[in-house]
Amino acid sequence: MPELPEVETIVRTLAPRLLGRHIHFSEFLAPLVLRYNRDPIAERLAGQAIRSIERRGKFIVFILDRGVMVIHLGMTGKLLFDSGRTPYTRAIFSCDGLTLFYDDIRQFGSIEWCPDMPDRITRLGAEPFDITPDELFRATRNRRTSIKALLLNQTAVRGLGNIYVDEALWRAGIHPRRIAAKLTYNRAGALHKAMLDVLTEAIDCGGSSISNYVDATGRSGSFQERHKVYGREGQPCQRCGLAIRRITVAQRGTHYCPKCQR
DNA sequence: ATCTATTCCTGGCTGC
DNA sequence: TGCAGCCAGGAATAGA
Repeated sequence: MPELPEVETIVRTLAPRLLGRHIHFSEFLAPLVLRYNRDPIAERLAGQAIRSIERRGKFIVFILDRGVMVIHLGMTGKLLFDSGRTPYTRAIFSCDGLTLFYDDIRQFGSIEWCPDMPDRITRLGAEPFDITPDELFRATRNRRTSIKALLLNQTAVRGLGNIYVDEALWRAGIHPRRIAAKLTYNRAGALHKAMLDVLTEAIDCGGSSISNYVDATGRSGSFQERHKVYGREGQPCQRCGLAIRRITVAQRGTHYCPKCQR
């Protein structure tokens, strides 16, 4: 389940190997991966140089000579160099002798080509590393939904998913069902710090390897070893010792400490 | 406008 | 042991 730290790690392994190369051939083996755009993507990509590769939230954006290619890895998407075709290979890119395979078991991921940056990218909220504590606080005003739902929906900040929302809320001592508009200025500041800390540490660890996540060179991450709540139902909270509880918030499995998070 | 519920998909797990 | 049935979840979409 690639979230911001995993996607950042993948982009960092992609960029040095692909920048300046040309996509001289691409092949799409599953129609579902192209569901968001009817453009003949293989034609559009043919011969184009990769000028830069950027992360926007959980999206990977390839800036090309003409237009952009936007990849979202969904739940189980992987980009792998020279891994060979598997039953789950959904797309293949040949780039001046280097082959990039896009594998995705559950097919929640997507690939599209667009002449300009598509709306679903430009509409996203701020990068966590760009937003200020004050801006985060203001983004919670008048929002009647839970803080967890707000962080998941990518409109205030982009890139957090189920794992890092749970981890950030634990660090900030905020209950996942707390109404966003009820956060005090100080609590929002604590959340801002917790979010940056957990993302920074996770990137340093190469992400969390759940569901066999690996980067483009096949390396696993190790941040799952440092999770405080995610996947730790029933285990003691490392701050107070009480058992971590699992509930449902915003239709998502949610892990928290009933004592530390009010 | 804002929020909630549903949908997509399939390997792996649970329980009978 | 075998198998039906359920579960996980990001984001688009429909509905309230």
